Amino acid sequence: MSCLDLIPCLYLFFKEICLDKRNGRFRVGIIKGRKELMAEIIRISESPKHENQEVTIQGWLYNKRFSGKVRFLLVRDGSAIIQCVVVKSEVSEDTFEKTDLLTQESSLKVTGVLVADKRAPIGYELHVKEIEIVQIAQDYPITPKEHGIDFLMDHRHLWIRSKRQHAILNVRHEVIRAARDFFNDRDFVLIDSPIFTPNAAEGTTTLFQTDYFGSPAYLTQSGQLYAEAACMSFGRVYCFGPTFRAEKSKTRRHLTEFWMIEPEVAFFDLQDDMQLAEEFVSHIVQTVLKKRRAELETLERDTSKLENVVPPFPKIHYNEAVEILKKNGVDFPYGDDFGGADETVLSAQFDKPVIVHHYPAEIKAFYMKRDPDEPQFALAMDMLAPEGYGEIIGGSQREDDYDTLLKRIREHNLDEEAFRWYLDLRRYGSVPHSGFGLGIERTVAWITGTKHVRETIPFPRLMQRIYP
RNA sequence: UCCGGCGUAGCUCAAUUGGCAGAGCGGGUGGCUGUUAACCACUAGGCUGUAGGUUCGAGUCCUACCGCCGGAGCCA
Repeated sequence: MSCLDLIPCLYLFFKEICLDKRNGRFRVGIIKGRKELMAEIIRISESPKHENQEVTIQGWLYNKRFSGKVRFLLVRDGSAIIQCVVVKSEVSEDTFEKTDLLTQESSLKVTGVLVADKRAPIGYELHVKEIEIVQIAQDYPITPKEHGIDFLMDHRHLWIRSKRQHAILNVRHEVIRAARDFFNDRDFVLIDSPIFTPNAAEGTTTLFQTDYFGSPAYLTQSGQLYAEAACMSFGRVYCFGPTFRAEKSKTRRHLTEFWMIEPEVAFFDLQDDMQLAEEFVSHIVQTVLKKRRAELETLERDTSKLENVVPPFPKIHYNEAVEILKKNGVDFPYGDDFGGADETVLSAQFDKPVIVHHYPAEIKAFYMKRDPDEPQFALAMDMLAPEGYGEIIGGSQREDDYDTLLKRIREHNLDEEAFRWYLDLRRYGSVPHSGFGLGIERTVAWITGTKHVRETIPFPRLMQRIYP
């Protein structure tokens, strides 16, 4: 505990609330003044450390319930929600009347004594002595009742205050922190790739075009090619940033703007790449299980399905995957890529994420190296999350031979000149190297058990939505 | 882009065969000393997405358009 925490007196502005009888609305005015607050300001999550102490919490009214002369204020401060009990006989008339004025999401400061109580969800209640109203919220739109998805998305800026959304975004934060820690602890260097790119990298997906001082530029669809360049400088690198796809996809697995973390490692082959991927995903899941139990409970996630996400993951050849589909009665044309329904059938066979490798080279990107022993297959791998959450990782060993890569670029009718720098990487000390990209939103959707990825990013960008 | 579904109060939804447009929540007023989406009583609140059409009469049937939702393709 720092000395600053112990400074007992704080100067604060306080505000006076007046009821305007003519229009029935509350008027909030600031009165210049000082108020001595004897209690220490704490976060609600720190309650156990302050049992039976007088403290002040600062936050917003989540909900309130009345029972005559006893009133219950549910106050949230971002760290947790605590029930504040206001008993008429124990507070001033002024303080008790303030509970009448408080509406949902009004901002306030509450001072009282923290008392352990078995009935309380977090184990503690605040027995109120004093209330300071910061601002009265008028007609908060998201009421404690059901709402439709369109209404909630229109109010996404407020919806993120709700319990479930709050829990999902906390898990997202933990996923990102665990992902960064994983690479940082393994001596990877963070080298971010540019957002503006001069050309369509893979030539397959539809990109967002912008005007870059009179020339066309595109928002990146992947940081991988630049990560490959950085990899030849640092040995092991990762990039982490937003990526953009202009495809008119309308499914629960797609956003137009999403976040991807992409490691790239020199002297790694496909086997090394798959091993890194399974250790990486396992680390993320186990970290969330350890640090975000409360959130997973709020989300009613069946954590038993996450507990066994530890290496090794099942790894199957494309041919084996096709066999599994056939065995399950799926009429699958050999040589195609798997659709959403196919992925669900495949992942249902295993209780962990499954890695499918050696996809037909024709359906994969130009930069993927082909297996020398069976050249019809690319040294590619995808990781499919369990429970039908789809592909969370796509990766491969990269083509490291100059002539072969040039040939592929020409086969795919890509702009040779635009890839001059990329080809340079194969002219000056080319080495085998591999990497992959993990989609943050799909990973969070899987771990939290959220059906649609739009709830796993703070402000989703979808084909039909760019507000708020 | 294609296939399917839905647009009714601030929100979530009802409305029988085409026959007076309703409820819960939220808002307002009052009551209640342990509430857990509190409860009880009263109260205000409507261009039924838009434009046409059929009909004595349309929230309901028909046509077009707009918006949204779900799925497909593409992908992480």
